[in-house]
Amino acid sequence: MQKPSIPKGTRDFTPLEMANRNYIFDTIKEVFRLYGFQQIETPAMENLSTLMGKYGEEGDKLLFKILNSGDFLNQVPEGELSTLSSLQLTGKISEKGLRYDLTVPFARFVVQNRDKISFPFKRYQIQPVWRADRPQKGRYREFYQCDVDVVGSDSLLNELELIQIVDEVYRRLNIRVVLKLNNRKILSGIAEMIGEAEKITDITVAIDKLDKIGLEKVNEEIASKGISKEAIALLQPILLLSGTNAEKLEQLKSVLAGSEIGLKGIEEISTIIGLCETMKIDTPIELDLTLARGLNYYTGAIFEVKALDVQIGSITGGGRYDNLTGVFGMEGVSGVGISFGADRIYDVLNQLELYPETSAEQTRLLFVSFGWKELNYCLAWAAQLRKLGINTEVYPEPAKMKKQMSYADGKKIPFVAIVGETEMIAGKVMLKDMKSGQQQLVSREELIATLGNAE
RNA sequence: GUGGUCAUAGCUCAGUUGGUUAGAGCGUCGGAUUGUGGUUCCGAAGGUCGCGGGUUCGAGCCCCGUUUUCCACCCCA
Repeated sequence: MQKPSIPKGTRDFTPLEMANRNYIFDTIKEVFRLYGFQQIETPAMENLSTLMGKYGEEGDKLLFKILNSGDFLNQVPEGELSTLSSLQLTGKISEKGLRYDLTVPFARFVVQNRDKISFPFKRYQIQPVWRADRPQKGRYREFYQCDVDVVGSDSLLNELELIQIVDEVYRRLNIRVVLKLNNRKILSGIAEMIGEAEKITDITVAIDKLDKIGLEKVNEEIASKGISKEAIALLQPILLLSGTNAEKLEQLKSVLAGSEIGLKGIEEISTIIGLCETMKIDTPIELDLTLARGLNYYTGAIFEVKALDVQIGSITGGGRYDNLTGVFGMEGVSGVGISFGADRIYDVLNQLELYPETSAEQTRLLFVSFGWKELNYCLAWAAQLRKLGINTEVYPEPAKMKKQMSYADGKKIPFVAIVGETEMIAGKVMLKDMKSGQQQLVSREELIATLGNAE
């Protein structure tokens, strides 16, 4: 006999865990719909040509690739099996991969279905994604993302709407969060100002580490990328920005005075923060220049949400991408979106023990009986209760009472209807309240009334 | 990809300097109680000690390899 196991970084979910997870999904969905977003789904697997090159070199490595079916070696030229590099070989034996996120498949979806879509297109999508990462705290190889995106509108009101959604979702889930905000254009402006426009990626990656490794190490890292002393000196006031959002923006404005794109970024972020103030968003919003976000397709606003009371990576992130559909041949469509990490939210809720009593999915009544005749009698009663929307179970065999009662107890079923010959003759059932232990002989109407009232 | 760490019953874990037959709690099943659960009492089932090799008279324990767990880095939800 083999020991059962599941691949690393994946998980099973028990009924209790599913009830808790559904609470998250339902909350998020409800809020999405409140803003007029509509659900779509895309396949678990995409063609590798759709996925490759969209997430940078690292991302390509983290893609799960699917081996071609059939004789997958027949595309490999004779005798080249040992001479090809792994990368060249995967190109020959695999043409599909599991999706890495929901944004790129969505971009593909938009381009492919543009005839059925009217813009601006607001969609949400809740599906698992897969990454061949090393699993660790808050990191899985299979996890759910809950994406909301708007494409076909470059209005900053879309950014506002996403922030409102973040605000509402975390209010409902009772999680205290901070929303960090940045703008890729500001980062570009900074790179431009110090004359290192091409090194923007290196600079943002280094800046991102500021609170982890400190100013000195960040400067070292930037220097190691071949950036001049003068440029690093120019960077310092930016790394040392402080004060309120408004103060930071003022300081930035003078530093970036010479950069058109930088000023544009500042203007955008000011507008967004202004809108949030008007709409009285509760969630604290913090301008954070160290927020770079690895994905290279962002072009404008960048968001990230962190839980205040739990040490875990970001639980929501996103931003604006101006031309994601461009690679699929549809130019000039700007989009902005965010992604809620359901699994991390689940971990946060678990750690804070914030789950509400989830009774909606529970069985309310179990029929316990002594023989097949009684079981038949119960079936009719159960059918009627279910018609009335009462979650009802019939224990499927006339097992010992103790066994049937333990089943009800283990499943925390609040009411049990016991049926023996006496009850059948009387046309009633013995209804037992499992909490109080009290029981009485009741008619069908009385049973329905009791279960109805206890809702 | 790099570094560390863990692995013993279904679950959580004990297991002495390497020494006879590897233990406990919980859970499961049976009984006390043949029409009553959650409490109590009694009993039973359940183990290739992750896997492979090595050292030894002898390995759950020591060594090597491998896989897995968890964690950190990279990166990210």
